[in-house]
Amino acid sequence: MQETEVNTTRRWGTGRKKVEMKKIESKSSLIVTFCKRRNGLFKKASEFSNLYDDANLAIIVLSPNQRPYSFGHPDVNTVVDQYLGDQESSERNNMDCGNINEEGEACWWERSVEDMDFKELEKFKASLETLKNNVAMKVQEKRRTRVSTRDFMGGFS
Amino acid sequence: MQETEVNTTRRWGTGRKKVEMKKIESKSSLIVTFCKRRNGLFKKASEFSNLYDDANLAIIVLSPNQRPYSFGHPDVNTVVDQYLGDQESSERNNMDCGNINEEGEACWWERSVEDMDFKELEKFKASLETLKNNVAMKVQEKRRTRVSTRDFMGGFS
DNA sequence: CCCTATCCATAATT
DNA sequence: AATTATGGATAGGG
Repeated sequence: MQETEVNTTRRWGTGRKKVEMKKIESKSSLIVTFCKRRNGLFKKASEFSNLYDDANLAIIVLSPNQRPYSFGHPDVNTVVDQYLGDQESSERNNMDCGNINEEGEACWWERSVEDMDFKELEKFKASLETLKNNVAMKVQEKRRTRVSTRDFMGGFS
Repeated sequence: MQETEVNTTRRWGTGRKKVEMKKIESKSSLIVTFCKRRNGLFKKASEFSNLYDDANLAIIVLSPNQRPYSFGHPDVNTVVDQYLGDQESSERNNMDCGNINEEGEACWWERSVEDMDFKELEKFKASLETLKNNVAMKVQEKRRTRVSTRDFMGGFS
């Protein structure tokens, strides 16, 4: 994207001025762009959910004034519910999450993100994403096995 | 990931096709498309939340195989809780591992996922998500300041 | 099979 | 016109 907000995060001074020349500019124009981008995002989401029938998706945006805007297919609550999963009654969870700390990239935790260059950051991000998805999948699995089975193939344990 | 070698037979892509609204082409290409569009959507969302710090945002999507993917600012659970009515948010969100290399909240890295129960896994998932988003933002920062040097104005400054 | 990334070309958007 | 987002093909990892 273009830099709609050119100098938002740059600190050129020594610290005297500290910041704040950020989002103040023009409250009204900020709101306008906010609406535009929000609509753009929802539009994308709309196209996305049209990709395939089961493309459940939900977007929730809270405006700076805490006014909620949302888009969901089939609806927000359904998706949120699927995402959060059934959190009640967790009988002995002896979940085996596999090797979440796989060998390949284990040394990340000992480093500072500030010291990583672009490539490394990208890898780190990917790793985190994978990690999160692994956990998320476990949660989902757990939930699925507790609710009725939508008859997937591969009912391994 | 790089092209190992270019065979004599160059297969040129056909380029982006004309907006077809059809839903399922073939399972495999659907999956690829899903991945691409999801990245596009999340990227937009990232830019969005980058622009409006105080506009909380959450996106949840389920892949064709019901695998959950999400993006959240500051994190999904916070936004969902705000949306649903702020109920047990404090219970789910009492931990913030946002600062990757900080000492305070390193607790999770020292634990085994196998020892976590269902609720803890949920928390862990949220934390990872926050972490990932933070890193994602860093990546974007780097990306912006890295592609430079072409005579187009406005990049940063 | 499932998923991600990359190259090329082009549609879509700015 | 310039930039971005995306489709098709394809390589590679799991």
